[in-house]
Amino acid sequence: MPDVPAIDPAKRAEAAAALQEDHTIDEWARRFALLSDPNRLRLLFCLHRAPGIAVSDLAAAVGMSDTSVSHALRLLRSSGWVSSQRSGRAILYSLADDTIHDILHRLGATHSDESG
Amino acid sequence: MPDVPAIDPAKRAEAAAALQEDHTIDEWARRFALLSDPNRLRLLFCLHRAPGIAVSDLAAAVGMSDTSVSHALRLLRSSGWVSSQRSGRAILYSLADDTIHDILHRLGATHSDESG
DNA sequence: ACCATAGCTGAACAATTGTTCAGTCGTGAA
DNA sequence: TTCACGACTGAACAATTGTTCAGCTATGGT
Repeated sequence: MPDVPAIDPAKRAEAAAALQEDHTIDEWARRFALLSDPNRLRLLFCLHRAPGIAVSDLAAAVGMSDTSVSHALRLLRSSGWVSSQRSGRAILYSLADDTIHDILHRLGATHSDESG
Repeated sequence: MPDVPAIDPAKRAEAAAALQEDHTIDEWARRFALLSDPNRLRLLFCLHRAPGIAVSDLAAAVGMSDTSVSHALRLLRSSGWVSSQRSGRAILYSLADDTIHDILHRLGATHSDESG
């Protein structure tokens, strides 16, 4: 593929070198994709701050239909981001991924005052 | 909308409180959307490590067509993430957003050894 | 057994998106 | 001016995705 002469061979080499961690990049792209939907991101924030919350309470908090929340949670569950646990008729969800927990924490701290 | 009785009123309130920073959440969702495409993320990594790189070199480095790179760069430019500058017939791109610079730096450090 | 509640599921649908194709603009060299 | 090259643009297309709708499962109460 590098048949075409490079405009700046050094830059091209540097750029290529930046992609050694290719698999990691794909992994992060998948993560970002899951974070890219506003409603889903809202759900994650809720799970971050109110772990062990029921689907219907989640739906009420973010203003989504319970069906939509259910679909979103299925996605998050299949990615291992959340865990579920029955409590009577309700099913309580919590954040189960440390990386995401950390990201949400940083994001939440962005607009607040913190000295670190 | 909160006509339906909450399963756990306290949790529901906590969840709702987590969404005070609503606009910030939308903003981040938009950011994450731009980071969610593997190829675009690769491009950003290249721009991060090899600023002032030409489109064709960028395309060669990530294995994309120059057209596709052009489209991606237009998106990033319209979001203010990259800046461009002519040099002869080539157009050199660089990362122009500090937040993204920081994110890419953290991501790049994830798999490497670092003591901080 | 019966019903109401809480949540799940699959199909259908509209909307968004990344890529390719074909053509265009601008720059540099002959 | 003419040509080649690097990059941009718009339309078309396929693929993905978030939501809604209708119906289902499972639990708890009567």
